[in-house]
Amino acid sequence: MSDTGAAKRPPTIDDVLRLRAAEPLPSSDGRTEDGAARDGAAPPRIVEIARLAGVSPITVSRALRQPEKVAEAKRRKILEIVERTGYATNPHARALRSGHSNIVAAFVSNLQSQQFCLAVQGCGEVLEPQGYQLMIGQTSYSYAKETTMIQSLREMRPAAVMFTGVIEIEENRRALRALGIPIMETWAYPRDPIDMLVGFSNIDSGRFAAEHFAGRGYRRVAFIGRRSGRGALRLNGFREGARAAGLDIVAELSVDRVTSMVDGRRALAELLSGNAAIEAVFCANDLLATGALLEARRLGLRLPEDIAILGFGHSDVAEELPPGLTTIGIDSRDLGRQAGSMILQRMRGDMPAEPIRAIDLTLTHRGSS
Amino acid sequence: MSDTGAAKRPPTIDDVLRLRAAEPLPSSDGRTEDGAARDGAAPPRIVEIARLAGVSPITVSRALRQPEKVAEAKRRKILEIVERTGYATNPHARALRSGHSNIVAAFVSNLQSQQFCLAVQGCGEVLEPQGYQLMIGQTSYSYAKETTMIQSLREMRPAAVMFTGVIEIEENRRALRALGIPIMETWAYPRDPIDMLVGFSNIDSGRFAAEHFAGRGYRRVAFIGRRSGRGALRLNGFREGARAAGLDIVAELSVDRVTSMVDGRRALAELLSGNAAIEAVFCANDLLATGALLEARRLGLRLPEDIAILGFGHSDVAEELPPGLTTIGIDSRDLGRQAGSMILQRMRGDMPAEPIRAIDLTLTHRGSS
DNA sequence: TTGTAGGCGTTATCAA
DNA sequence: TTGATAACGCCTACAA
Repeated sequence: MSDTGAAKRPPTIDDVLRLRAAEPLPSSDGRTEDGAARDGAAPPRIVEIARLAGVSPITVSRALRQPEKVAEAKRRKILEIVERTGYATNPHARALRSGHSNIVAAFVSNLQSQQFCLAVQGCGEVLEPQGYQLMIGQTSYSYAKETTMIQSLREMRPAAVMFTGVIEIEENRRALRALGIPIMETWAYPRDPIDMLVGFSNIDSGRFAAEHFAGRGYRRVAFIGRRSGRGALRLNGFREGARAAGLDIVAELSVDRVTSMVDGRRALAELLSGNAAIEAVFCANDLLATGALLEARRLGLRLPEDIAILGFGHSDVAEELPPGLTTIGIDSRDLGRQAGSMILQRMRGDMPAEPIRAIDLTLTHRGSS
Repeated sequence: MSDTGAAKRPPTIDDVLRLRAAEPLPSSDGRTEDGAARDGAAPPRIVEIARLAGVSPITVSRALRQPEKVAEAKRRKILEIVERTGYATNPHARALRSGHSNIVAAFVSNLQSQQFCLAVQGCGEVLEPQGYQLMIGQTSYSYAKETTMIQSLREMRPAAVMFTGVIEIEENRRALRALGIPIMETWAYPRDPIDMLVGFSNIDSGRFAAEHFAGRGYRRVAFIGRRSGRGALRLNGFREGARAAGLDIVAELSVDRVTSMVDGRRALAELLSGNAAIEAVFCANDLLATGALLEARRLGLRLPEDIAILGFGHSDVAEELPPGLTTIGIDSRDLGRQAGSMILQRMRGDMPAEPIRAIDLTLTHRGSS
C-alpha cells in the first residue's frame, strides 16, 4: 500500500523507463552561457574554468590547492568563477595523477556498536569540512576480513586510515606502514602503534573498576567478560587492582559471545548459581552489564545492596534502566574528533608533536554500585 | 599507562620517524621476479600483467571485465598471473576513463540508528563480494547536508546510490536522476520513487497498530510521536485504523525531539497527567516506546493491564526490558540485502522486473500489550 | 608568478 | 578474438 493512501500500485513501464529519459543535452556543451552546468550536463572541467578566467588550467589548480602561489587578483577571479559554476575537482583524476585520493578509510569492528559509530562520526565531523570523504568499512572482528580490506587499500589510495581498534597481525601492520600515509589506531594503548594513536588503557579500566569497588566497601567481587582481546586486558587490570586493594576475586566468568543482553543475563545467572557469595560484578562491557542488571532485577535482587554491577562503555541505555548502571568509559565522539584532527595535521604534512594520545577514562556513578 | 602494564611512555623520536622509513625500494622496479609486489613496492600495473602474459594491456582488461570475449587459454593464463601477482585494477584510473567508479554511496539519516546500520550492512554483504565498496555518509536528517552530499556525488561518480529514506526535495531528486546511475530509496512507500525502492508503508504500520489494539480489546488509545516525516505518516495510518475499528484516540502527543529514551519518559508522564483514561499507547518508534515503558514501570503501573504500550522498530533492547515491548517493524538487514541485489542487477545493466518492492511489516508480540 | 609538456593507469573506439 | 591509438582530467616537473 502506498504512503499516499492509494492502493498498492504495480510499477508501470514508465517507472522502469524514467531513468533512461533523464539525460537530454539541450545545448552543444550542455552548459549555460555563464558556465554553470545544468542538470544532466557534464560537470565543468578545469579547462572551462581556466578559459572563463583567462588563465591556464594549472593556475586554476594552484588557486585551489596552493592559493598563496597565485596572485591575489587572479585568485579572487578564479575562485569566484569556481563558486559560480559549481566546479569541483574530479577526485579520480586527481588521485590518479597525484597518487592519493581525498578518501579517508575508517574501519569499525562492528557497525552495530554505538560507541564505534560515535567515534567515526566525530572523526568525520573534523575531516569532512576539509574536503575529505570517509569510507566506512566493517571488519566484523574478523582477521580475514581485516586483511582483505587492508589489501584493498593499496589500490584505493586513501589519504589516511583509521581503525576503532589496533592492528595485531604483523603482516597487516607492515602492509599499512608501507602505504606511506597516516594510520590511526584507537581504543587501546599498545606499546608500539603503527603510526598514531588516540587510545586508552583497557588495563587501567580494570584497575579503575577494582578501585571503585574497594572504595564502595565491596570485598568479594567477580568478573564477566571475554578472555580475549580487550576483555582479557580489562580482566588483567581488574586482577591487579583487586590484589592491590585487597579484594577477593571469587569468580571469573568467561563468555564467548557478546552479541546481546541475553549473554549477560545468562552469565549472571551462572555466576549466582555458584557457591561463592558475590557482592559486586565488573562486566567488561555494557551489553553484558545491562543483561546482568536486568537478570538481577528479575531475580528480585536489590541493587546495589544484594549485588553491585559495574559496566564498561558509557552506553546510553545504561542511564535509563533503573536503578541506573554505573559504567566506566570514554567520550567516544571526542576520541574520534581528536583522531580526526591528528590525521588532518598529518595529511597537511605536519607531524603532531604527540603521535600518541591518551583519552581519559571516567566513571559515571549511578544506582547499580 | 600502557596496556602492556609499563608506565606511560612519552613518544620517542622513533615513533615520529617510523613512518618515514617505511618505503625502501630494494630492487629497480620494486618487484620480485615472479611479478609479485613486495611491501612498500608500487603495486603491479596492467602493463606488467600484460607483459608477463605476452598479451596487450587491453586484453588483460577484457579478461577481467568481459571474460567471455577472451580466448579460453589466454584468459586462464591471465587470471592465473593476476592471482599470483595480486594485481588489482587501479580504481581511480578506471573511474577516470570509464566514467564510473566501483563505489556505491550509502546515505543514512543517522549512524546511531541500529536499524539503518543493519540495512547498510545487509546491502554491503551483497555488494562487497562483487567488488563494490560502500561509502557511507550521514545526512543527520538535514536537508542542507543531504543537498551538499548529493552535489558531491557528481564528482565522486559512484556506481549507485542508496538512502535509508526517501528524497523529498525536488531539486535533489532531479540531481540524482541526472546522475544516470541506479538510485535506491527505502524506508517508506512513496508514489513515485526516483528510480528503485525497497520500502514499506508507514501508514500501514499505523493502521496495523490500531488493528492490534482493537484485537486485544483496547478502546481508549493514544499516540506519541513526531508530527513530521515518518511519524506523521504513522499517525495518519493510526487514525485511519482507529476510525475503522471504532477506537477512540483520546490523545495525540507530539514530541519534537526523539534522541533518547528520556523523551519517551516525559511524553508518557505528560500523557498520563491529562484527564483522559488511556488504555493503550502507540509510540512511533522504539526509543520513545522504551522510555514510555520504563516510565510506566517507574510509576508502578502494570503492563498491559493498566496501560499497554506498542512500539515501532524491532529494536533489540525491546526484547529484554520486562515485560518485553510489543513492536511493529521490518527486517532491516533483509531490506538492505534486497536493496543490494536490486542495485547489483541494475549495475549489470538489467532492469529488475519490479523496481518497487514492499517489505513485510511484522508485529512481535510481547508482554507490553 | 605563470605556463608548457607530459604522464598517471585504464578503457572506449576503431581497425585488423 | 586481438591490438593500436587515444583520451579520461588533473597535477608534477620543469622552464620562462
